[in-house]
Amino acid sequence: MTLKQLNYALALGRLGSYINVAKSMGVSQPAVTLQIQALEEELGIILFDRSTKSVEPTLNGIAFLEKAQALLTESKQLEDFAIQLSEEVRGELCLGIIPSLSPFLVPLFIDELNKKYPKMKLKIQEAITEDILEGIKTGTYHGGILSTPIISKGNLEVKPLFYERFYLYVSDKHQLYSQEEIDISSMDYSDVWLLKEGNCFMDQVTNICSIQPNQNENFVYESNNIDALRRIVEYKGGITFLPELSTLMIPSEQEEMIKDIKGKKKVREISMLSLKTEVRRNLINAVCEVIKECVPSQMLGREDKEIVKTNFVEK
Amino acid sequence: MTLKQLNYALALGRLGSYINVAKSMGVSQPAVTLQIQALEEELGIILFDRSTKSVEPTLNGIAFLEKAQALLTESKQLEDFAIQLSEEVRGELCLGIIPSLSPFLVPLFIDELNKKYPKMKLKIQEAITEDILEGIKTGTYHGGILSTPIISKGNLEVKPLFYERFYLYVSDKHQLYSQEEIDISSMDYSDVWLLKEGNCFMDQVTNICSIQPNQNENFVYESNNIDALRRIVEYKGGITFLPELSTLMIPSEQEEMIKDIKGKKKVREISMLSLKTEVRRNLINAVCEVIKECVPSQMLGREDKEIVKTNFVEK
DNA sequence: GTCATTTAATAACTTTTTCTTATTTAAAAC
DNA sequence: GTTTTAAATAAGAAAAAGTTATTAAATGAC
Repeated sequence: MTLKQLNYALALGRLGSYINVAKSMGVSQPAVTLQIQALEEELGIILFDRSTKSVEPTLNGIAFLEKAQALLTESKQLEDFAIQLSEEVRGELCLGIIPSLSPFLVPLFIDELNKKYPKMKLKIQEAITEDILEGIKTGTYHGGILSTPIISKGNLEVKPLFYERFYLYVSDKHQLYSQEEIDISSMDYSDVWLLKEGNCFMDQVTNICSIQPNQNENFVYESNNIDALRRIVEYKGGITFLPELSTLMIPSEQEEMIKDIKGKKKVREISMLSLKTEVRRNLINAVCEVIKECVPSQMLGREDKEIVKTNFVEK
Repeated sequence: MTLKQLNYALALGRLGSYINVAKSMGVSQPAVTLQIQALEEELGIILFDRSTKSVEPTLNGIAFLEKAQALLTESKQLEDFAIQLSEEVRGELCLGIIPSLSPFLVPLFIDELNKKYPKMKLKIQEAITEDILEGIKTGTYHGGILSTPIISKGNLEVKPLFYERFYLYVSDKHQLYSQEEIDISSMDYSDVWLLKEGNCFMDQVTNICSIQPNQNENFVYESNNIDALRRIVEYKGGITFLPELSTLMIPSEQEEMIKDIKGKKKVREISMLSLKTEVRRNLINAVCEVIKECVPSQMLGREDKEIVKTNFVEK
C-alpha cells in the first residue's frame, strides 16, 4: 500500500472515472488502472464496481476510502509540518481577496513577493467576505484579505494592513466636475453608479452617504468590477465611487475626474484574516510584510482618517 | 514522501544506525541511506545528525518522527481494516500463552490451523499471565490463552476453550507409585517438585493442596518448564504435578507414573482473552475453533469437574 | 437489433525509481 | 598510528511505475 495508490483510489471515488483521474493526476489511464489493481490485490478487497460504465465504489470501497482520506489528509499535514520546521518561507498558501481590492492590490505586490520568496506558491481567489470567512473556517483558504472590522464568532487573527480612502470619479460632462472637493450630501444619487449589492465596498459606500441602492435608475448594471463602472462613467457620464488603490492606475488624462470627498478623509480598513491556529503563519506574515512595502506609504497610517464601518455580521 | 521512507526513518530513529535498519528491513545499507536522503531533500529539513558515529535524530527530526509514527500506525490500521472488510481469515495475529500450556497446546493445533487458514500469520509468545494482560492492553498481543477466571479491570472478552485436569507424576521408586489414585492430603510435600513462583499453574497447585512452596527442600530448581520437572522425577525421584495436555505426549513406558488425584476431577479452565474492541475477531475465533477441534473431546465439557481458582488479581 | 462512441483492461515496451555490490571516506577504538 | 566499524558515494542491476497501442465491453443513437 502506497500513498500514491490511495491518492488514485480517492480520486477515482470522487471523479468516478479512470480517465478523469488520469487527466487530473497528469498520467495515462492505464497507470491509474494498474495502481488501483495493485492496491485491491494487496488489500484483498474489491474497492470499485466496474460492472456498469460509471465506476462506483463498492460498500467495502466506501468504508475503506473514508479512512484512506483521513490518512492522506494526515500525510499532507505531516508535509506541512515539515515545512514549518524548516522555518523557510516555502509551500502553498491559498488566500481569498475581496473583488473591490484584488484587481488593484494583487498586481501591486505579486512580483515583489515572488522575487523575495520564490519558494512560496500563492493561490489567490477573488471572493466576497462571507465566502472568504467560510473558506477560512473549512480550510479552503489559509487566509483572507478583506475590509474590517467585521463581527465574527470564529477564532480569527486580524492583522490590519492599510487604510484605503474613498474617492469619487466624476464624468467631465457632469455638473460637479468643476469642483475640487465634493460634498456628498449635495449629490444627486440617481447619477451614481454602484457595485452589486452584497459587495462590502458597496456596503461601505451606502454608509458614507445615505444612498438607497438601485433607487430610481432606468439603467442598472450589476457588477463587482470597479473598472467597468469607471468606463461607464467615462462613456455614459455620471459618478461612481473609487477605492484609493484603483486610482493609482488611472492614466493622467483622466486624473482630473478623480475628486476628493469633502470632510475628514474617509477610509476602509484592509486586514489580513486567518485562523489563530493556522500553521502557515510565516507565509502569511511574509505576504503582510510585502503588501505593506508595496502599498503607498500614506495608506499605512490611520491618522486624520475616519474608518468607515462594514455592515458585515456573520450569520 | 512515501510510507517506505517514513518507515526507514522511524527505524533509524529507533535503532540508531543505518546498518541495523538495513538488517531489520532486509535491504542493503545504501538503500536506507538513499531513501532517507531523498526524504530529507523533499521535506527540506535535516532529520538526523551524522556528525558523530551514532546517528541521532535532530530536534526537528524528533518532532517530525513523532508525527510520522502516528501516520504509520494509522496506515497499519488502515491495512488491518481492509483485512476485516475482506472477511477472510487472513493477516497477522499475536498471541501470548502461559508457559505451562504453550509447549503442549501449540504443537497440538498449529499444523491444523495452518492447513485450515494458510493466510493467517500467527505469532505466539510464551509469557506469564500478568505480562499477557499487560500486552493485550498495550497492543503487543491481540489475544492471550491463559487460565481463568481472573479478576481484571480491563474491557476483556473471555472465551473458555477447555478444562484441563491436574495429574500427579510419581517416580517408580516412590512409595506412592503402587497406588492408582492418590489422596493429596496423605502426601509428603517435601517430595514434590514445583514450578517457579508466579506461574499460574503453580498457584493453582498450591490451591489444590496446601503446599508452601520451597518449604524445606535441599535442592531447589526454579523453572517454568514442566518437561524439566518430569525428567527430574524420572532421574532423581519424587512427585510433580502435571497438566492433562502434558500427559498426552508421555511415552507408554512412563504411562504408569501418571496418577489420578483422589476425589472430584480437579481442572483448570483455559480461555482465550482479548480486548472487546479487538478488530481481529475473526482470526481469534478461528484459533479458538481449531483449538477446540484439536483438544481431546473429554476436555471440552465441564461436567463432574471442579474448577480450581487462580490467584490472579490485576494490580 | 446494429453501429458508433466512450471507457476500462490488457499487452508490450520504456522510463524512472529503487536496490545491489563495490569502493571510498570518516569516525571511533585500540 | 593502525585497525575497525559504519556511512557516503558510484555504477550497474532489478523492480516498479509509466507509456503507447490495442482489445473488450458497455452505453446510447438509430
